[in-house]
Amino acid sequence: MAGPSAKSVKPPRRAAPRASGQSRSGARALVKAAQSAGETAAPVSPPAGRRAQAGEARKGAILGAALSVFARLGLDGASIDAIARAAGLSKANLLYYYPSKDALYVAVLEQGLSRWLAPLARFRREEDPAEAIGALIEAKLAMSRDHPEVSRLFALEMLRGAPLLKPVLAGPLKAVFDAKVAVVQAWVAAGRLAPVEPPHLIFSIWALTQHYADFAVQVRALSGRSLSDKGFMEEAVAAVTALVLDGVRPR
Amino acid sequence: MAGPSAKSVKPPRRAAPRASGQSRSGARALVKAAQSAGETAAPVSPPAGRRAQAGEARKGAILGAALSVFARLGLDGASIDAIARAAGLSKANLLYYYPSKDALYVAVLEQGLSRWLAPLARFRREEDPAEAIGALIEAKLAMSRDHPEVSRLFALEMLRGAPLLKPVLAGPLKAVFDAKVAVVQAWVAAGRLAPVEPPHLIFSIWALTQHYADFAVQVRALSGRSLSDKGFMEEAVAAVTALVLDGVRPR
DNA sequence: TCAAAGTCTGACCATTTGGTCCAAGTTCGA
DNA sequence: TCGAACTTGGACCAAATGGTCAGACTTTGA
Repeated sequence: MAGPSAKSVKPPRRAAPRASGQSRSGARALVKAAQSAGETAAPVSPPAGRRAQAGEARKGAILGAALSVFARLGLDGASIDAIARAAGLSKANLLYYYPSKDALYVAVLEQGLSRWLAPLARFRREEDPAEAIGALIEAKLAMSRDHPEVSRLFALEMLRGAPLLKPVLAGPLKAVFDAKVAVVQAWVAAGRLAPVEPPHLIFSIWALTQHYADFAVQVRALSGRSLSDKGFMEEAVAAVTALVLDGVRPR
Repeated sequence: MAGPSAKSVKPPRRAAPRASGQSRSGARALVKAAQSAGETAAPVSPPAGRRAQAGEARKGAILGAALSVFARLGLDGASIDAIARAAGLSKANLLYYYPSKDALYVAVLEQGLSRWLAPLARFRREEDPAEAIGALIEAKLAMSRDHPEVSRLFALEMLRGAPLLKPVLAGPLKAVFDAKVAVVQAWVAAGRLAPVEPPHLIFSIWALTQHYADFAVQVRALSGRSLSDKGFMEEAVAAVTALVLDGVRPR
């Protein structure tokens, strides 16, 4: 870290195009993002002006670059400058859009949150358990294949002790989690599922699917393959689904 | 990063008590550590001299402090000074024992490697599959409870793309992995296990068990409990074992 | 007992880096 | 068309940090 104490909160001099994810109190913004994650996520009314549009695009590019850099180097390892270069603008210019590294980080986290939360949100009591679980596994595995950086970013944040995400975990995420626990509970009660501890089942599915993104290097080094190989993806879906549904003990 | 280009390789002026984990080419040292990981890990003949003993103790303390700091902040987030303070000595003094941050990081990784590798190494074809798997799960979960920092450090390293561990992954770890894949294969062929893709089974067990260490914050936030609660630990062992062996589909 | 070897510290240095500032464009609406 | 608002980048600043150095203090072994 460097520069004038990252803690000092000083209002920006000029009116920057403050968009969704920049509130200084990152936690609050994240909680809000998480809460609306289940919903269809209305695209925040895209402004019409040509200029505003370009600005929005620029911010998108920054966010994308930041995600990829943060996910690989972590908050500390990533430098604003590296992100700026990756996004194709100057450091000072990036700082015009996002007033600080932390703010950018929060924005990235915030953006990832909905994608990360979405699959579980689709869990419905009315569904067939096996199908619902299969769908969840496939969706999460697809996420691990298509947006591994999101998964990695969250893993990184967890490993740090989730200083920014903790309020989300304790609030909106716990709400979703509890709801889904209830769903699983109901399935078990109805005899539609073997007796399992619902929380552990959910943890297990997360662990199994995210592993392919977070430990992709290891998976690739040991098996020589990755989810981007179509065959391997199918194999993984099949293996995880079979494991969760039927286990490995022979009948 | 800072200071004179971390790349410049210059020999230390004085003879520092060079111990097991400091070779500049971290990769090589790590590979060696991994290879001897299966064995009983002979304690490298503890030197007798009172002085040498104290030195060894100091190094142990440094390694411990470094593990906990690195595991929480990552290589970039951790500062030598923070580690030194945690170990109870001055930065300059720490640098006397480990000539650079990277060297220290490698030493920590190296030390963790054997612990990380051990449980899988105990997999034997002659065992009963269910028992062997159960034992593996329990051992890994115990690791997640007793040494979560090791698991986290490795997770962090994987997320970075494993620049230092890649040779280990491709070499010694792959060797162990392949051997265990063969064991599982044999079990399946003998009908002692349902037909599974062995690599995915191993990945699954790792994922399931390490999750409780790497995502401990999340687990705690959502379930309110952690592996250090005896009851929760038992629950986790039971849940993961049941899942892997029998799945959740009702019979 | 005494010098050689080992251990430890505070001062110091150079680089990286988060962030600021200002002046020079650019775009937009009236 | 013109001024106000918005963008952009180069120079700059100060803190943090990895690492060095020379000298002081200890321990050890002959």
